[in-house]
Amino acid sequence: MPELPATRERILDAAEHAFMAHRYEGASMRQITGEAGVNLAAVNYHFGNKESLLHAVLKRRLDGLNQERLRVLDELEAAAAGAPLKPSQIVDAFFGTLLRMGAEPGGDTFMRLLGRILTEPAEFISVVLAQEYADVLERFKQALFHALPDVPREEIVWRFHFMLGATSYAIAGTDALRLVTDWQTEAADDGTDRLLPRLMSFLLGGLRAPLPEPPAKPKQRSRRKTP
Amino acid sequence: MPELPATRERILDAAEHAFMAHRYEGASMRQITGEAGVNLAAVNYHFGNKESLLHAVLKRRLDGLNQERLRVLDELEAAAAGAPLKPSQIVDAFFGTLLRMGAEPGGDTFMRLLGRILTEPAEFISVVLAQEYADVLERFKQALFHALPDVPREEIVWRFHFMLGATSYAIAGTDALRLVTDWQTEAADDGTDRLLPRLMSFLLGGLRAPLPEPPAKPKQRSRRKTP
DNA sequence: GCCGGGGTCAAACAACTGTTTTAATCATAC
DNA sequence: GTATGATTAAAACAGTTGTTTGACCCCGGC
Repeated sequence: MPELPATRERILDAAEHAFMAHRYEGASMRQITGEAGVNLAAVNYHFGNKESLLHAVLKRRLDGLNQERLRVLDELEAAAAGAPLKPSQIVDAFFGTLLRMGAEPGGDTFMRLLGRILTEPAEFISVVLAQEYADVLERFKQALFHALPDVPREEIVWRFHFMLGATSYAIAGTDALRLVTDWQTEAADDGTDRLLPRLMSFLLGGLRAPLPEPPAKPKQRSRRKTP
Repeated sequence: MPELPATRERILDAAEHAFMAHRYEGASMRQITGEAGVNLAAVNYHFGNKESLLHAVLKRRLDGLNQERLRVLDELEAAAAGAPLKPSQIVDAFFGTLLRMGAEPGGDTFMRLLGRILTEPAEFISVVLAQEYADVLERFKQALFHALPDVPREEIVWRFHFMLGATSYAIAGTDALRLVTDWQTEAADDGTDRLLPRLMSFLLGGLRAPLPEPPAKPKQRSRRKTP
C-alpha cells in the first residue's frame, strides 16, 4: 500500500480533540485545521463537510469499541452455555469495555467526547449513533432480559438508560462537575483505574435495586403527596 | 408597582425554550427575540449580553428550586431532632424536589435545559452554577455523610456525582436517547410521574450499593489483564 | 519531453453571529 | 403645553461561520 495520507489522520485527531473541548457547534473548522497543521479546505476535500467529519471521528472509535463489546459478550455467552449470565458480567462487558478503552493512549479524549456528544440536540448525531449502536444495544438488552427474568423489561430499559447517563457524566463531566462538587482536595487525579470499580458498583446497585412500588394503584398506601 | 414589563419575561421564556432546544451556542439572539416577538436589541438592553441572559434564565428557576430544597431538608432535619436522616429522604429532598418541579407548568423545558447545560464546556456556566449550587450541595453532602457514617466520604461524593449524571440524562435525554434505545413501543409518553419512582429506586440502589473492593492492592487476586 | 490527477494552497464566497448605534416612540412629571 | 427618562425600532457594525473556487504543486505513466 502507498504511504497512508497523514493529513486525514491528523484531521481526525485534531477534530476529536476540538469536538471534545468545545463540542460540535463550538469547534470551528479553522480551529481544527489550525491544530492539525493542514489547510482549511483539506477537511472539506477529505470528508465533504463538518457533519461527515464528526461522523468519521465517531465511527473510527465506535466500530472497534462495539466489535469488542460484542466479542466479550459472545465469549461470555459461549462459556455460559445457555445459562443466563450474571448482571455484573453484562454490565462489565458493556460499560467496563468502554471505560477500559479510555485507558488506551488517546482513548480518554474520545471518551469525554462521547460523553458530551450524547446530549447534543443535533439530530444527525443521534441518527449516526442510533445506526452505530442499534445492534449492540439490542444484544445487551436481550442479555439483561435473560439475566433478570423477574424484572419487568420496561424497568430494565429504564435502568439501562440511567446507567448510560451515570456513565456519560462520569467520563464527560470530569472538569464540569469538579467545579460544582469542589472536590479539589479529594480524588482529583487518580485516573480511571479507580473510577471503574466505583462506577461499576454504583451501576450494579442501581440495576439490582428493589423495584419501585407500582405507581397507579394507590389502594395499598393512602399516602397523599402534599395536597 | 407599575405594570411589569412583559418583554423581559417573554425574552426569558423564549430564551429558556431556545437554550433547551439548541443549547447555548446553538441558540441565536435572532431566534430568541423572534420567538419572543420583541426587537433584536431588546435582550441587550434588558440583560446586557447573551451570557447574562443565560445567567438570568438559570437564576430565575434555580433560586426557587434551591430554596425549596433547603426548606425540605431543614424540615426533615428538624423532625429528626439530631438523628441521622434516611438516605432516601435526602435523595428525595434533592432529586425529588427537582423532578417535581418539572411537573409544574413550564417546568419541564427548564428541567431539560438544566440537564443539557450541565455538560456545557463554557466556563462561565460552570461558574454560575457553582455559585448557585455551592451552599445547597454542601448541605446535602453533609447530610449524606451523617446518614451513611460507615461509607467513606470520598465514595459518597462519587456516588452523588453518578446520581447527578443519571438524573440529568433521565430528564435531558428524553428524545436523544429515545432514538438510541428505540423504545417507541414501551414507556414513551407516561410523563414524569412514573419517572420519579423509577429513578429514585435506581439512585438509592446505587447509593447504597456494596462498596467496591479496595483497588490498589493486587496481592489478593493475581489476575493479569490480557498480557 | 508532456500529460493527468490526487493533493494542497491562499483567497474569496454568502450567510450568520453578538453587539452597538441612532432615531423614534412612549408614558409620565412638571 | 414641554421636558424627561425609559423603552422600542431599524439599521449598520465588525467579526466569524462553513463552504467553494481556481490556481498551484508534485509525482508516476507514457
